[in-house]
Amino acid sequence: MSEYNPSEIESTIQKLWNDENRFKSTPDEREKFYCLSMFPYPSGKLHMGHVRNYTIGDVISRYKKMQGFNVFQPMGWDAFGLPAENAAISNKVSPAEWTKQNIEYMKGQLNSLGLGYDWSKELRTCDSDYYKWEQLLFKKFYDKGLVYKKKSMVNWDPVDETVLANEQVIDGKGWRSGAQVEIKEIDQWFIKITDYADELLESLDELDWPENVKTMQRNWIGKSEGAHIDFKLENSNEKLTIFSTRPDTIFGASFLAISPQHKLAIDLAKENIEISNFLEKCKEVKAAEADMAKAEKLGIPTGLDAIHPLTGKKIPIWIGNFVLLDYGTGVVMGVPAHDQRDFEFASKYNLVITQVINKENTELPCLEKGILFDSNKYDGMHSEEAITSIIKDLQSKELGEGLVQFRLRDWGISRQRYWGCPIPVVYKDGEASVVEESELPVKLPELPEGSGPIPLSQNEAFINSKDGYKRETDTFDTFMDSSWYYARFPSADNDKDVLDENSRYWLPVDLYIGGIEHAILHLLYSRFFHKALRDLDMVDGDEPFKKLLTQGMVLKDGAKMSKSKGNTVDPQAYIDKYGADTVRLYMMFTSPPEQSLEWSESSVEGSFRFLKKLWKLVDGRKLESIQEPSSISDEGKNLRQKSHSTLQKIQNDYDSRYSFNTVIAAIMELFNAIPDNFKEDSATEEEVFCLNETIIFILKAIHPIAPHISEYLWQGFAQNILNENIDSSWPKFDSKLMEASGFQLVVQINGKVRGKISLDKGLDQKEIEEAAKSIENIRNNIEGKEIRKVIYIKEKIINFVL
RNA sequence: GCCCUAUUGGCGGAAUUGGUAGACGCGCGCGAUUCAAAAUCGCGUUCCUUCGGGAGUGCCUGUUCGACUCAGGCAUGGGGCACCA
Repeated sequence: MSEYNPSEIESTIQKLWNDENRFKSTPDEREKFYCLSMFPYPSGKLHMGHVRNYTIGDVISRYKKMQGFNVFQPMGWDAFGLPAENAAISNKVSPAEWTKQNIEYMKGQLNSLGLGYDWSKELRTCDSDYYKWEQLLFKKFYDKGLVYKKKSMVNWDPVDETVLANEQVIDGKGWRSGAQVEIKEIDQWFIKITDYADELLESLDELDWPENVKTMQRNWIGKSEGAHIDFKLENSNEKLTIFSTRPDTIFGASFLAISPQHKLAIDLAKENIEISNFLEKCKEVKAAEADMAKAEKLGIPTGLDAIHPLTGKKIPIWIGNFVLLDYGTGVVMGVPAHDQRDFEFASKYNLVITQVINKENTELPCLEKGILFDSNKYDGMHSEEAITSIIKDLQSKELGEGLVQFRLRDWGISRQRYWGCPIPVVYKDGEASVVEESELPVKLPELPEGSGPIPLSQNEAFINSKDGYKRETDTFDTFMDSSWYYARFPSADNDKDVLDENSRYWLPVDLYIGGIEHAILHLLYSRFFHKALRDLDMVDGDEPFKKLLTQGMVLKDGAKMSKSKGNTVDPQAYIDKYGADTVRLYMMFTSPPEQSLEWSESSVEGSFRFLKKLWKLVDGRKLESIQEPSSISDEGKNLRQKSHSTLQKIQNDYDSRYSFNTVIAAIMELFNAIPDNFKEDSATEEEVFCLNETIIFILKAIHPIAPHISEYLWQGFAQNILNENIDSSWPKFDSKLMEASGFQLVVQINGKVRGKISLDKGLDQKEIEEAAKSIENIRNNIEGKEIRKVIYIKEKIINFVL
């Protein structure tokens, strides 16, 4: 008998796993389970969020393995990105070197947590072994028409000096730097994610994902059904096309508004100083006012009129700062009576307000859909009917068409950074072409020792390709790297093929675990990649991640742990002090995975205490036989009843609920239920049998969560008799043993608990009623009153309604 | 403004299909052990109480024999989206 010494046990067991290659996975006949946790950015060291994320993944992986699944759990590094460049500048170490050192340290940390990864499939996005395939995929997307280049207004982050995707602009500020984003025009590469907008929206329904994540994606994709409607300009052959979701309100249209960035506005500004001044003013407001929705509505008349396509009346054309160029057509029809925003604008500039829709069964105009009036032949129609009818009529006159509009824009992937994957494109005479497959990878040039990052645009040797070609100097958005790594993992050690038969075998990911902060960006891009890869016949299935688990934040003093708040807790200190098993146990015990977790030192102590108790019970004990004795005492039967029913509960909690906190609570309860005399030397043979069975269940049940101590104890306790590793199988519960001989009846009067009584099973309802009435408190309550009804739930509750 | 989500003891949380609210753990209190402390073990721990009981899951209504659980309304916290036509 010895003290529980976690660091010694954990390194012994980790060495064993390593020597045995315990977590190396290859395809076989078993049902497969691909469990993936979002790979980390190698920022330096693990934080608590990582520890929680990876422990959850490891617990599920180990449990699934014990259940007989062929489990694949890989790990890698999202290794390109800006922090490496910043570190390079401040530490005088190259981004490559900085990243490599961080990976080495963090890999050691992951191993010290006892995470069962198949390191033979490790990948790093900054390795050319990885990104050459990314460049190939870019080429395949290009050949398929999914990639294009255009000059466009971009979100420019002046601090990070790079372009940001719309998804990376939060409240008008850069998602990483927090700097006010400027609008700038640059040549950019784009991926046509919008080609898949409909499918990205539709197939959300089939996914076993948290509803809030699916809703966020739906909102982001933002599908609206409506129509394009043409308005001819007066005295001209030109026309303006508007987009509206409410063609039924068209008879209320009293003006058109165009975006300040619309071509017509820019043309007018060339000749009109007032308009020119107005456009300048709009730019200033846009840059200054982060919250666009609260910005004041500004407008200026163009002096031009449009002809209403159905009434033939003249309506004025305005420039309005609230009209977005890149949504719809950059032109809207103003219907002040039935749109809040149009109303504000019309009120301010004294524009005509015409009501054409009444709320159903009333004479009251409304913003919502209703019944049309003053709308010629459409009078009396309901909005829905009118929309269909008006679109049909416009279509036949070639004045418009019904269509679907998305909020989602194409994905701008060019970044003006050094530490990223070079975009494999070369130029000659201004003509762009994608680098041939045989020429890949286009390697990121190495930097001189101790050098900070040098942008590719300043690297002459890199720019000048052969035959007078010039290289593209932008690198990919790092979200490109992380959009397909899940598919590469199974093929990560294949340098001949990007996605081989292993990827076909393991995909899709059965369970993907990570933070909610990736609900839109990363998860949407990955879904797009998977669909595009499917259409290239490189993967099977429509979706990459079958089930998604979003783990909650780790909090300290009620706030998210973050460097800026100064409330971080270094997990390493706790691993060193208590061991990985205690940290894992604590993390899983203190909150369900999806909820936030409040870090508490004293509670960590509590988890440690339990492992010490477990150690004390099992260490030095040896299983001599698993032969079931011929007779077992009532006390023994009670323990077995508890053991077997607890095992069933645990299985259910692991399987269908990912409710690890209740798994642990149940294990502790079972542990507490062991009678003291069963543990003593004087215990009888049958008592020892029942105890041993309980120990086996406890070790097995806690193994996914605290794998080191359980495996170590297992070796000493049972391995010589049961002759298998602890994770080779999951024990079976016997439902026959789970039945108790008696039960406790709860007695209610008018639905309130008024008494309890222990009874034997098998009594009929009359006997139960009599027994219940014999309780003193019940008798007193019933006396002199009429029992109107008796409700009896078998062997649970009896309720007397008086 | 719209959408999602949460609200249960001093604290983290449990109650899985409407059927004993507070499992399990932390903390706290008392006791054992110890010269003492740490560690460990035992008992207690929702609130009120005249010790018979009574009340209680953010608030208000309702459905039901019975509501943390279902329905309608409201409040507060967290998250997402937002001149999206």
